[in-house]
Amino acid sequence: MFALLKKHIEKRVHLTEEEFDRCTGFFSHKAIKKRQFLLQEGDVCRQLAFVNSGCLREYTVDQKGEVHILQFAIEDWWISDLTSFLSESTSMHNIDAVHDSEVLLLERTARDNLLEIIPKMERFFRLLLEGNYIAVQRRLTYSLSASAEDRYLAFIKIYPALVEQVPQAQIASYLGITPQSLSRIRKELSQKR
Amino acid sequence: MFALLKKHIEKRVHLTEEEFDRCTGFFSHKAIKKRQFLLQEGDVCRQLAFVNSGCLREYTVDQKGEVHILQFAIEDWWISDLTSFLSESTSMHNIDAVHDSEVLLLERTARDNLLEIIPKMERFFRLLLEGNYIAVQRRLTYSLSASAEDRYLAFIKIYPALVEQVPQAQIASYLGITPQSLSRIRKELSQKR
DNA sequence: CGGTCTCTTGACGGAGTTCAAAGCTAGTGG
DNA sequence: CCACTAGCTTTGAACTCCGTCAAGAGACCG
Repeated sequence: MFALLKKHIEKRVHLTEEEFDRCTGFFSHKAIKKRQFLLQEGDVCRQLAFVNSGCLREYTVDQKGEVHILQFAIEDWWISDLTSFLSESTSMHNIDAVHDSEVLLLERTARDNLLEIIPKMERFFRLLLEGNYIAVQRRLTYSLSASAEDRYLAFIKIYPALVEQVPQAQIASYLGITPQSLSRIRKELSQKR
Repeated sequence: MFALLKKHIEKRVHLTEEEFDRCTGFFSHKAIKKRQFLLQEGDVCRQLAFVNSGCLREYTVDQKGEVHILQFAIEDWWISDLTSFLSESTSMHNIDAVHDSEVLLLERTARDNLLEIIPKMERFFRLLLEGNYIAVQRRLTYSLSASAEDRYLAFIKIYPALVEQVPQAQIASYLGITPQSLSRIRKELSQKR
């Protein structure tokens, strides 16, 4: 149950066997059915979720009722509304499962205790926040400068695993275009080869 | 010289007079002429800059040679490439002055020492990072969902002070549109009222 | 003054949207 | 095992927003 998490942490900070065992005590396991929510708009995001299997997404719904996907997370990734989690403010985002999934949850208080007991993990969470920041900023740069086709090409290059698992219409939402446009872009690309 | 910084910090954490005085010792003052660089692509961003007066901007240049402005900073704001600063990686961004400006610089090592001497400032810098993260994410959401007109309206609402100080072509770059489009949008808006 | 920088305006073109309809696929129940 | 439905993708035609290219109008500065 914690094998994936262990490898994930070890890539970033080195823990002893004993430290890692104490670490796992702070996590709780949860199964999430397709379409089930982990976070709903208006609530405060109180946990970080590490994905063991399946796929989740984070999205906003705008005034026109349109969905904009901000992030996907498959196994070995984290998902949460960091803005809400860190500042304990109500979230404007939703997180739900694209497929049946299993996650390990780390509550805010559990995280605080974890950081006190194993200060090495400070580094881990700093890296996590930085990684998120970098990803959002890269996406912003892309969405300002690149065409829909280029954004799609970048997407399948960076996240090949997602292309298989996520319905096309949701990838379109992530890219900021309509499902119809993405369908046409894919047609174009397949004809070029 | 430090009056603005003092008020700025006090809004977020409470320092004694003596703590604040020790704090200021870590900053260095610098005047920056219009178009002068504070950071150039390929360098590592080694400092956080607090703007005392003037205006600076952070931007990338894409493959086509086009400029995309990521952030402006006028007095009472910070500017730096946080991605590069935090991870000590080479930056893909440039920072230069839109007008003659005065900034207070806080080097990485100075910041580390400051945090050791005055741990209260940990909170301050965490809030700074969070604020940046929130701003980038809000911008991403906007650029995915809103029209150029709506993005411009949001811009002048959030940053009225910038509209006066920054050339229109640079605001267009920030919004991800051409100067011509922004000119037309402004014309439309003035006719509506 | 003349030169440079910035903003405006017009005509045209292209990328992506919208609306509508039809195909496809997988799951469900008779 | 087939028929039916629901969800997802594809396709077409008209339209819209924004970009591109080109030219002109102000404004500022030496």
